Amino acid sequence: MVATLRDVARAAGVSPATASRALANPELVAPARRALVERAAHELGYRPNRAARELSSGRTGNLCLVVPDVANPFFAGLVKGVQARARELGYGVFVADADEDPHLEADLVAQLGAQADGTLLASPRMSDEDIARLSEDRPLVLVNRRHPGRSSVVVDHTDGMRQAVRHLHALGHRRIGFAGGPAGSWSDARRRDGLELAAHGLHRLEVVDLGHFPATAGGGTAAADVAAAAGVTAVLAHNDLVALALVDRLRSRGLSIPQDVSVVGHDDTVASLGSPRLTTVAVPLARLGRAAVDRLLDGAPPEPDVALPVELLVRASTAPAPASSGTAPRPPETADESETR
Amino acid sequence: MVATLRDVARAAGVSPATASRALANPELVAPARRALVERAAHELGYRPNRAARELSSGRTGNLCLVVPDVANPFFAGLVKGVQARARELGYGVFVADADEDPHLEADLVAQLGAQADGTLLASPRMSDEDIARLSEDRPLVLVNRRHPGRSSVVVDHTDGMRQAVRHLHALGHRRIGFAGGPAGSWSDARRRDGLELAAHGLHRLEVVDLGHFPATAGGGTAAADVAAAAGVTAVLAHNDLVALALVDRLRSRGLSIPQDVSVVGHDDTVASLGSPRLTTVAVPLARLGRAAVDRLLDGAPPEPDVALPVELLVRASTAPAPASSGTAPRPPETADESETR
DNA sequence: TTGTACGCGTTATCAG
DNA sequence: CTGATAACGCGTACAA
Repeated sequence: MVATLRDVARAAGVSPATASRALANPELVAPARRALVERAAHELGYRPNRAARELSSGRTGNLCLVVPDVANPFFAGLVKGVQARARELGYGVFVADADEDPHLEADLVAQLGAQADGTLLASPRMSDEDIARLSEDRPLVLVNRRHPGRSSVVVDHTDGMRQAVRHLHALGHRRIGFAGGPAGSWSDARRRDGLELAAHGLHRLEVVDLGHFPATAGGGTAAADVAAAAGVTAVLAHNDLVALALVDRLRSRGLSIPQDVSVVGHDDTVASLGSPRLTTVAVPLARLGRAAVDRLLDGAPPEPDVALPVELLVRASTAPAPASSGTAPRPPETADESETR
Repeated sequence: MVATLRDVARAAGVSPATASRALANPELVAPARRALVERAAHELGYRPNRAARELSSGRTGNLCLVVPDVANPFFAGLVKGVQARARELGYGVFVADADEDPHLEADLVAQLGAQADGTLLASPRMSDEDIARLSEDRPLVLVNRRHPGRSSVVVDHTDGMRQAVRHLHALGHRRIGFAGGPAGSWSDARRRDGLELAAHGLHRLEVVDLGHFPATAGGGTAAADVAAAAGVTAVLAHNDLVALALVDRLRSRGLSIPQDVSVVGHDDTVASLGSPRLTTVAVPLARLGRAAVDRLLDGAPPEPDVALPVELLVRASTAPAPASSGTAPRPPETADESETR
């Protein structure tokens, strides 16, 4: 049998209450007795019983993280960050994989969330209405999506698109394709906003919407064919997986990357795995996860949201636009901030 | 305030004890009263309090899964399988990332394991002694590694190597390099066993040990240089990440894949992301995770272990051996089973 | 500053 | 088959 608080108290010659206080609020106990208790606890290998503590205090010491797909490197990276920060703070983490089913996500938040002090929800596609319907009795933080009245930690997608578009524009590209993510994806909508904004300020730049695609290799293959038909000289992909598949398909159609077409990935998850290495909009996944935990536990009001910066990593998959397709590269209209920084 | 069991009992006009039984062991309660209780519970939106249940019964309804790195696609796939099966069975899952630190792994097993009904440990590199030291007071199942006296769910690495080697031998390769995983990795040792066994039965086949490498892209780059120096016509890599980086490095040194060198990956996690697509030894990760959960909960004795089959997936990264480097391809000495099946 | 005593919500034991 | 009742281990008013 494991040692209980009563055992510690007995061994230290104090009451259970004092033992409890000595361990939880040391400043409330006389130094002499406190030392006695600490020593007894250590010697008996005392481990507080979480269930009893929860029953009595209402706090569980656990967090819950719900993601659409843990095998997706984006969410895997997020899990890692959440984990790391939670451990530092002494929290355990329930991880729930909703298998890309928004309905299941809501269930998981309700079920596992009930066993945790707070919930982190990464759900790019759950509707605003469904999010509003989620229980409000425990803290909830949205990851990489915003919702009125809810706390969230997001990434600056608008700026990411700005950086990417500027980079391509500086390389002489004037007709850029956007291979969007799934319809309904929050970050996809933000990126389109950013695209419009960025294109606005740049000279003779046209951004072609190639459509919505699944955020998978299959989506990239499909997007590649649309991109080829659209005659763009560069493509912005929803994520690195899509970008990699896009490169592959474009190549098998006889196009060279980056000589004929430049490709930009997103997230920097698997951007270095293919060849050429992908230029990509790097998302600080670990920081995102850590920030989400801190946001969840600091109890701050929903506004303002935490927004993290992204960073364009320029690698081999982007190059000057082919001369045949337009004017030669020319100095960018604005100060050039497009290189890795 | 949420409804408690007493509330349900009161609403149904029965004692708390009967209410508890009606919900947990319906067969012990008269149908009429059972219906009454069920109705009351439903109407009040009753949700049992897990902490109270645990305190009283000792069961938590949770499992714990400890992995070295959730961002590694191998473990991410495992998490997904575990998750899926656990949910089907009504269990929550604590996921702990040990950040590749075997010492931390032991801590996590102790800490989070205490809050779960059982623990799944995927630790390729923890020493046998440290595993033996892990607490035995709760069920523990090892994933993808064996240990005397402990239950485990593993994959048939020996057969995987056999399939891969036969395939390469059938293609005419006679000098094959093995880019091993980290020293101390359990599966790496099993694969070396398998390699020796497989090579033994094949004509004029030489397997060259290229050494131990980190299971990362960096490891692949380093392995490529050793492979080039060793003059092999084919390389077996520890996993797909390593294989992809290996392909990349070999190429940048002027070698063509698969014309000059064939490369075989392992796991089938990111094998389809690069080009050429990797021939790889596919590991059924989701099944592995599901089997581990079942093994953990079925309470069977440690022996015999559950062993899952692997399958060689032949894709574009393997081709007949270059003629210059030896004899022309010849019919395999044994029945050819090397193709995808 | 310390100790006593109760309650958290559930399960399990034991009479009836 | 049902109902009291006693734990389960801890936190915390409240009293001392």
